[in-house]
Amino acid sequence: MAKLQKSIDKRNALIKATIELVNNDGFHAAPMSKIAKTANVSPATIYLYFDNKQDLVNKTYIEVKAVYTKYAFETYDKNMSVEKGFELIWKRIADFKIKESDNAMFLAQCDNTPMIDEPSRKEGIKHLQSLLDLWERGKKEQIIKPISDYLLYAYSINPLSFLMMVQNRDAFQLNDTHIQEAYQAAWDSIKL
Amino acid sequence: MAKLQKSIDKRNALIKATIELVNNDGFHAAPMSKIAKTANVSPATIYLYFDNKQDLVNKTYIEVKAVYTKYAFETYDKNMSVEKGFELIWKRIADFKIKESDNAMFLAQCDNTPMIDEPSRKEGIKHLQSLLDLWERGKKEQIIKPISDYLLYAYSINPLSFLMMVQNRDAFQLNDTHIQEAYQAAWDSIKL
DNA sequence: AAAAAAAGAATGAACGTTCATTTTTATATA
DNA sequence: TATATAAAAATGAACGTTCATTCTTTTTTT
Repeated sequence: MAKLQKSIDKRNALIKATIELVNNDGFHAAPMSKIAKTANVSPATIYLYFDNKQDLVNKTYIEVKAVYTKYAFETYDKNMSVEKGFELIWKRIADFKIKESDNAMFLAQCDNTPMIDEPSRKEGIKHLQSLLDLWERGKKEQIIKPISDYLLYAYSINPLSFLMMVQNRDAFQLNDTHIQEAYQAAWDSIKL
Repeated sequence: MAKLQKSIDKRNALIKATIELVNNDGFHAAPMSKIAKTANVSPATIYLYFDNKQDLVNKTYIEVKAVYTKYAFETYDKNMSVEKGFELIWKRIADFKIKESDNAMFLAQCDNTPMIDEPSRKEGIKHLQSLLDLWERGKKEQIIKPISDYLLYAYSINPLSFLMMVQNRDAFQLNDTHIQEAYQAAWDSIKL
């Protein structure tokens, strides 16, 4: 596959179509022909931009993950206090899951199925380094619990996935009070 | 599909094969022919027990969910204190995710993709009524926070999914200390 | 010997991917 | 600036394969 100068538009349309169709029907019901049609492109054109279906999905995943991370750390600054930094990042993540729910739903699906290959999965994790650094600092300053990063992640960040998923499937509507309560629960579970 | 008197064994083998293959490769890479072969059965035989592939997956989901719920509430008794009841249920769920990790992984995949149809999903949720009842009681007795059940679930039960998923993919090995820390974080996040 | 259960082979549809061709764009020449 | 030409980008149709499902026959059970 050669470098293409033109039509980043088409590539974007393909990524967008992939997210949309995988969200609606799942990987197994998102055929290349349908992805092409949704992106207003010939099936053959997909192969000018991606090696094959697996490659398309991998690259979509990595790209969405990058958008997610950028969004999450947008308002964060390394000089902030640990508590303030955590609050900002947490609330940005919540924001992302509400406002960019298509992207968030796609990530949730990728993170819970064998649909993405291991190298791409590893690539996607890298972006969270800033959060790990923050926790490291928090542990040093004895502000957050001296426990594994997995536990910290599980109890402070991951519940958001479930919360937002529920929002999409049920009548439960999230409002500012819910968000504040959820943030409080998150902080409570990791602070010393 | 008629009622079959015989060979519950074959049905079980099919359910087991479905779980195994979906776990390894995902729904999209678990063809009926492969499921049949894994279960040591002819492809045609599947259709004596299930209407079609969707039906097979739906019923597998409902069955695994039932096993999960039975396991979770095995040691629970309605006359226990709210705190003790919660601890028992929580630890049984953790136990299930460690000891029956195949079942747990399958459920995680089903709960995060459009692979299961909505009626079956609804069916699967019903089983958690006992937990909702416990929380109801906890709120009345002013022992746990007066917040939405979704939030309670997200912060106390759901993080376990992530934790166990990590265990399967990384070097991170769960031990009793982790479990105790995690339980404490769970209880901290919901108790008043 | 009849009925139920299971099997393997067969079927049409749908899939990912490639091929042969056309359309568009960029470059060179006058 | 206008025209010719080469390269790049994009296409629709076609390919071989694999899929879910069904059909016909065989085996097992009653």
